[in-house]
Amino acid sequence: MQAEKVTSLQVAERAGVSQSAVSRVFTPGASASSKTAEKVRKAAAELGYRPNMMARAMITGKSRIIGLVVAYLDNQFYPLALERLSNALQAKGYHILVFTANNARDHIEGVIADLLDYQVDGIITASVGMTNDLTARCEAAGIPVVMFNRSQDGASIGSVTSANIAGGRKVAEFLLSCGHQNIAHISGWEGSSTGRDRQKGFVDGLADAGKKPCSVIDGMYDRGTAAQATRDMMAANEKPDAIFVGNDHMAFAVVDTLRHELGLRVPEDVAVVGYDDVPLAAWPAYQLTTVRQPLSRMVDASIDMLLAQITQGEIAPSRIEFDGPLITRGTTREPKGTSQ
Amino acid sequence: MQAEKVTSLQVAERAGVSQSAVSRVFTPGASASSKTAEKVRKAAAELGYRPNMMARAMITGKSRIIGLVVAYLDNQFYPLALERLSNALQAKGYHILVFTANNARDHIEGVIADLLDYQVDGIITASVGMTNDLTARCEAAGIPVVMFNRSQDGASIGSVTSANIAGGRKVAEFLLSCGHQNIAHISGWEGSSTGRDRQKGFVDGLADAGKKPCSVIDGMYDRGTAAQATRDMMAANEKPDAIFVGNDHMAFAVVDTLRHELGLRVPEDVAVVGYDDVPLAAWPAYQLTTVRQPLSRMVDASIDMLLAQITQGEIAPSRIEFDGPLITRGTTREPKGTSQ
DNA sequence: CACCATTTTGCATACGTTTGCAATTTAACC
DNA sequence: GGTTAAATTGCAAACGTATGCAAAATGGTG
Repeated sequence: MQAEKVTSLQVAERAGVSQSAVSRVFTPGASASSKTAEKVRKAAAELGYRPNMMARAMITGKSRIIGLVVAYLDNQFYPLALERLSNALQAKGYHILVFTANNARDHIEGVIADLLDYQVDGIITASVGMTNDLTARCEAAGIPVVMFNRSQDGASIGSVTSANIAGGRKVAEFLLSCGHQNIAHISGWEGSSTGRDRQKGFVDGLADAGKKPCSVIDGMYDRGTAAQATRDMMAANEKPDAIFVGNDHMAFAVVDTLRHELGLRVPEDVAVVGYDDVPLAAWPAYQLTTVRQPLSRMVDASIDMLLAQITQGEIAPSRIEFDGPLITRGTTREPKGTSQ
Repeated sequence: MQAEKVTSLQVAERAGVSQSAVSRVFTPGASASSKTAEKVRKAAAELGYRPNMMARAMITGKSRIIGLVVAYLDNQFYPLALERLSNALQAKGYHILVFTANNARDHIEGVIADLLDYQVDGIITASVGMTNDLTARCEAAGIPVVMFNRSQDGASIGSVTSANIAGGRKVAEFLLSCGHQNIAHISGWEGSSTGRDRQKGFVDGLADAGKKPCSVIDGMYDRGTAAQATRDMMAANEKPDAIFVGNDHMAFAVVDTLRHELGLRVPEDVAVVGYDDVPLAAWPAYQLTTVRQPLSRMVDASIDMLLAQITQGEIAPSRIEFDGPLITRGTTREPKGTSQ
């Protein structure tokens, strides 16, 4: 019942060695003879000793904790990223301290303060808009930051994304190849690089064919907003026969609204394309055509980048993009030329 | 660029007071005159000082970190719980350190070791089977544990669940009232209390009406397993006309399999009931009838229980259950008597 | 055995805080 | 103003570990 703190000192005297010896046995890079190492390990096992991370963190300045700042977890993409990140980091002896930050400005301030208090070795942000001053503060504190699935224009800050511009373009080309005439876009939040880039690639892709989207509405990465956008689009004079949606999470809402509220057929009346390829997109209920974001590779790259900054010091943080394929499923029609 | 560590000592000399004074200003319960408090705050603000959590943790023995052990995040219920837990704890000055533990035994061992290393103040487990020896070790280390959405028979360990037995019974009574004759059950993992309890309540409920389930298969909380169970059931001699599934996550797979693979109508051919009421259950694509688990109340209760143990010391950990209503939606028929 | 190079070990200090204790200041009251 | 009680302050000792330095032990070689 009582918390019996067993320290390196107790282990030391039981093993008949100095406290330093115990420390060295439990420190990877240190030197200790196999004899003492064995004695120490034995004593430690008997007493149930484990080195205290807090004390270790204080002296080394490294907590082996990574702060993960995340806004919402209702989009399936992020919990899966979190799970993968945690697993991979855990394997390397790091752990994730979670900071939830609904994007309100002053709230973020408090999160940053907490982040610094905990002496995290590095920060990964996901689904959250890092403002410039915020990244500046982390930089001033010497804490490496990697933005996951988001990037930032001016700042010299690491980021890992998929090739969003190319992805948006792919969608445009595909929908054109299916023969669609009125193509609309419900974009990801335009305050996010991801949302902007996908939109840019998409609009550019249409422009290359001399066309432009019949309508563009910011869906704010929100189901309700996307559903309302769908209603508005289908109530307008020029109704779309295809909609590219900024991510899968919203795309599901769009499909739901089209099918169950407006009584339209997908893809016969309106085709829908998402972005992310979360598992739900492959479920029979949706069979959503979407651009796949290579989650595993994005996670691995994020961790590599962050850990490189942490351990190898000041490496110029880079901006990594992974190409993602378009996965065609049931919410779009066959391309015209390809129908065998 | 350089990590400028600013300590309480530096603040002290800039403010012209002792280091202890600085500490007291930043320690909630301590006494300091308003004059010095102001001087200290001013100096601290100018230097950008924030107390070092690690050092504080070492001396107080409290890290203000809660370890969250979680197995999988693909069931939407858990990410949402995580988000809620994190928000609520953050508001109280705690943070969540994530430990992912795929249920392999030796893997769990390592997780426990890590958990102790980090000096977490308390542990919340979710979606993971805590074995008895494991809880024993945490108890021996004096770390309070609360099991979220799971409980344990013998152990004196806190747990927060919904009233699973009552919930299972509700489903039985409801399906009977709809006139179903062959009712099957794809259970939650029978290694989990949650899975067992829901099954027990369900079977008991049927028994009260002199009936028994035509088939029971362990779905292991896994989509694939649940889908296969569905196929097996519908290929048997005695086919069910209603299936109670151990949680929503599997229920979606069951509905998908029935509709899109077996070409059956839900609920006309087979009715389906889930458990949890995750947001997806309410989406038009599924409209799943399910038993709601009151997430907010479960989260609040878990935190209250854990924090009570942490701050007020050794309070006998209790077992809390919240009643959850049956939410009837489109995957079940109207009850017989009630059809107006 | 003597000599040197190398490895291992212990000592002592430092990391940045909290907190008991005693000294000091402030407040309060007659 | 003097006396006493209360609040504030500084000093110094922890908390549990890592690590530079010098001493000691080890090993190899002539």
